[in-house]
Amino acid sequence: MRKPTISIATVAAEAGVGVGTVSRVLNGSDQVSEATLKRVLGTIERLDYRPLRSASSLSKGRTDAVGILVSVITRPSVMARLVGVIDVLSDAGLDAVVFNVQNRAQLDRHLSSIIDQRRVDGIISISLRIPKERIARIRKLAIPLVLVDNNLSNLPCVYIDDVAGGKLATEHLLSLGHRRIGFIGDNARSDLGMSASENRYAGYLMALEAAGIGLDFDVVARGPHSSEAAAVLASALGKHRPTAIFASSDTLAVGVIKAAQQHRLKIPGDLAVIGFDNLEVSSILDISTVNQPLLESGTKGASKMVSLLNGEIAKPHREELVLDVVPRGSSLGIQRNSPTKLYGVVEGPHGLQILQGGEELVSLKR
Amino acid sequence: MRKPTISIATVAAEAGVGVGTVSRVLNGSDQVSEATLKRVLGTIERLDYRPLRSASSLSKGRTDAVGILVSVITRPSVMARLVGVIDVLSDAGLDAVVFNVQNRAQLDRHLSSIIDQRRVDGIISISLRIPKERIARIRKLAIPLVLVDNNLSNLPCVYIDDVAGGKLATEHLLSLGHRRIGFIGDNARSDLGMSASENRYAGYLMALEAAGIGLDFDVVARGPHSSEAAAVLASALGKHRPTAIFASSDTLAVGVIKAAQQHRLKIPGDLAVIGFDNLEVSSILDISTVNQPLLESGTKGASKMVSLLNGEIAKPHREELVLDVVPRGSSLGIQRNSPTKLYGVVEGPHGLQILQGGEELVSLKR
DNA sequence: TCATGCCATGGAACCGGTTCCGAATTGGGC
DNA sequence: GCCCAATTCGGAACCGGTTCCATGGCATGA
Repeated sequence: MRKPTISIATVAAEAGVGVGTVSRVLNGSDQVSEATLKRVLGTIERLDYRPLRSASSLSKGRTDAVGILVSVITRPSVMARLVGVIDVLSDAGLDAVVFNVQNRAQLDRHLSSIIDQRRVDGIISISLRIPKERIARIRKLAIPLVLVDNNLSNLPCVYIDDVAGGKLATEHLLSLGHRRIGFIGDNARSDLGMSASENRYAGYLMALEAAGIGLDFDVVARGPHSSEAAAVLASALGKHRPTAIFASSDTLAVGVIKAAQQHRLKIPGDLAVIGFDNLEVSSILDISTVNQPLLESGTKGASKMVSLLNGEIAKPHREELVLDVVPRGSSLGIQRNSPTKLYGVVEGPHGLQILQGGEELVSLKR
Repeated sequence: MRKPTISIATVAAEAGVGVGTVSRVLNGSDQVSEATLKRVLGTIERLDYRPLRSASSLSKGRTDAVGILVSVITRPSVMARLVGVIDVLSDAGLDAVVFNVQNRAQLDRHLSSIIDQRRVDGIISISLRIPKERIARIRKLAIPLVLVDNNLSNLPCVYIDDVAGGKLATEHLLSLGHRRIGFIGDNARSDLGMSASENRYAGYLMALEAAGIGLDFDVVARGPHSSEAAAVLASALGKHRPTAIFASSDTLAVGVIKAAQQHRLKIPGDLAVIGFDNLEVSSILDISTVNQPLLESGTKGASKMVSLLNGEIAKPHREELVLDVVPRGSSLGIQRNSPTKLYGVVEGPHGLQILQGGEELVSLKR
């Protein structure tokens, strides 16, 4: 056994009340008279007593914690969703227990430990496909499960239509007159079920077909999810050079542009590029992209979880977020959103001042 | 009270043994005979019994979870450290409970809830300064605390010497013959104690002084931690243009380069740039930088925590990680590390194949 | 005056593992 | 055959909140 701490019994004895009364005070029950409330609170304060989480968990049968399954956290898109999830959970007083999943075996291990030991009250999966048999077990145990950036019938989820997104991106290039459009995406083989890139590819194919353009495998390439790999792939396309490329993620688009610059190609004159996700980097490098609400997918997913845990039924169990094309210099060639436009520069009393939305952003002394 | 589940008592009764024996089996005690071991394991299997985490926590007095305090997770540098921490904890069978801190009040709230309710066995703080009075309380309660990217005497921590780093970066520019060197960094006011940028500035000053160059406030500017803000700051430096700029983070360096391009300045001919952190983006954009082991700071910090929780004393309680300059095109002007150099391109039987370290990376069908 | 009902309260039982003490069994040495 | 030590095992007590039932006090209404 372990060393006892100051417990609710200590407080009860000290305050001359029963343990039930102390518990009621702690849980804000209105079944306590003003006088005893004051007395108990005083004693709690004096003894510097705090209820122990694990004891409460045991008797209440819940942990007030939510497990978050996530893979390759380092991807900016995944990151943004994760931040959204954590912030909402935190506001709801729930602990965010993060599990970083790198492969299928790890996913299984984490899932079984989470589920069986009831470490958490609910599970949020970000961009990961949960194996069917696991879902069955989770359902049997009545553990709430919410999918973010994934779409499975019968489960609450927040997702986008990647196929439609791929179509949007390709149509944008088509509308600019391009006929020979390349595609660069992620390797298809992923045992974690991250299928966004392949779905966007499907949309690309649909858009081409709708425009009456035959598929040319020479301008299609897949590789690891990194700018470097994308640069190599783009360079390899050189011989059969397309006039435009749709990269299934902004990260890949960056590589494509880098490769184009090395080959002294003008963008978008010689090669137009559009990415996907609207990451910060695409705004910095002025890359056209398809915007998807990343942070929002996290916050909405976590909100659903909170509703489920509170016993309220999250009304729209399944929610599709909207996509829209963000045309920028890499396809249009016009410099829009020049950073300086967002700011005002003022000659102030103490030196140069830079304002953003009326608020002083920076002041250059002297 | 809540609905009972299959408990250790159920298993004991079913297997015809005492609860103590079942507990011993679960915890791998060697005080159990082969025969009973088999029988109990069989019963556990048959009943599909799993021990409940919260019950175990209560009686053992530990949670097997570690709290991670982190701010502005979205910064790539913070992210990398976080991933390192999570992975090591996960391997050690510890839950990673992440708290995203956005301001001082939130830090206090999280700290008091974590500490007082004993939700976790230990606390890892990433790049955050923990208020003195909190540290005192944490110490009194004997809760292990490890600092990552922070340096406080008497506490286990993993850190770098930001002052030395700032000096390194500045000396690199000096060694290339630059005499008028600008600095662009983060706003000083941060109630969360993130002081890396200011320390790097101190190193910058020291290097200049050592080179006998007087300080010129006209080439020093601070702003929010974003590329956009850095671009504005760099543009504002136009009138008194330096020949080189040290940006206290690669994120800011990106903005500086962006601004230089808009002003039609050649890099590094008209303006040399060096950043800090060696983020992925700096490699992509060929930006010189100061490398610091980000992921490693997380893994080392988490390892210290694991040692502390296991009762082993983490030998080097305090560990300084090494920094080194990574010279790239933005200061040298030579294209090094061209992405294609990392790969080999081969005409294979099924089409073009791209190799990395002998392993097939990509294959272009047809 | 007495029955009725409401409210505040005390505290036993309980949630499900862990630990430790004592008992039972085994085995070896003489 | 007997004694002592080692091994294995059962189960009570315990960790610290929560919950529910029983109780006592007080006010209200007949």
